[in-house]
Amino acid sequence: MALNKKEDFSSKDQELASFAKALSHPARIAIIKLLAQQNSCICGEIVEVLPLAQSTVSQHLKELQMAGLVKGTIDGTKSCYCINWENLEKCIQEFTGILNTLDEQKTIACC
Amino acid sequence: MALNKKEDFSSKDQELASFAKALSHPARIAIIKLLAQQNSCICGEIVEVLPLAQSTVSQHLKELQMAGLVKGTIDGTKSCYCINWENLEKCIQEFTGILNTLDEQKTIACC
DNA sequence: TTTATTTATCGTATATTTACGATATTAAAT
DNA sequence: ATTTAATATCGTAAATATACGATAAATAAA
Repeated sequence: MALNKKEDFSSKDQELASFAKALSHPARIAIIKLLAQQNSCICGEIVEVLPLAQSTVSQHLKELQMAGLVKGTIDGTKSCYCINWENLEKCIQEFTGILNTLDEQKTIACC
Repeated sequence: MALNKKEDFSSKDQELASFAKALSHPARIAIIKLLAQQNSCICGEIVEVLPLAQSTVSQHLKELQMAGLVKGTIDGTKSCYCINWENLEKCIQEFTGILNTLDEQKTIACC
């Protein structure tokens, strides 16, 4: 069991779910906020701030990167992560888009 | 291992992550869309539309309900699920809020 | 060249999620 | 009273996610 049925849904729904999934852990929310608030890229500083081991933070960063919400560049021994604004904006638009259009139909709800 | 570290993050971040998690599966995105688009509450019709077994759909509905995005009422042998607009709006606001304020800081990104 | 620093990856343990069939429950229909 | 219908829950299997320590890899500093 536990067959992968996700591909049976529309690619739009899959994409939305995938963005949501990237944001579905408080550590990743915190990382996104940190990267955006900082005036410069952050690397090992994230590890200092978060209550997680270095390897775990690295894992979360990789997930954000694979979801396309963050991009990383190597700078000497250090790694520099930044928000991928192009994709984050797409994410924002898709979410606000779907949620707002749903919100317009609010009056019809029955219970 | 696999200790639960989620509680070490701010309650705001936890709440956001929890909303995101509820939307992190395409089946639940599809259910939310269905419930909003339909002029009346849907119950077993969701099962007809989704490529999943009845028990699996029921499980997803329960998750949406526990996340507060959906509410259900019993109507005879049938169950009626509706969007919980109060909470969905809160969810919308939190997401657009955080994402838009992040977006305002876009110019400072370095890579 | 050796050592220290930084980060990614590997291996691994545990927890959670996803999915289904089978069954229980409840109300309607016969 | 029995049967049918609709849905929730239970049990369970498999997949994923979460977390860490240990280690590898690559550059910088000594």
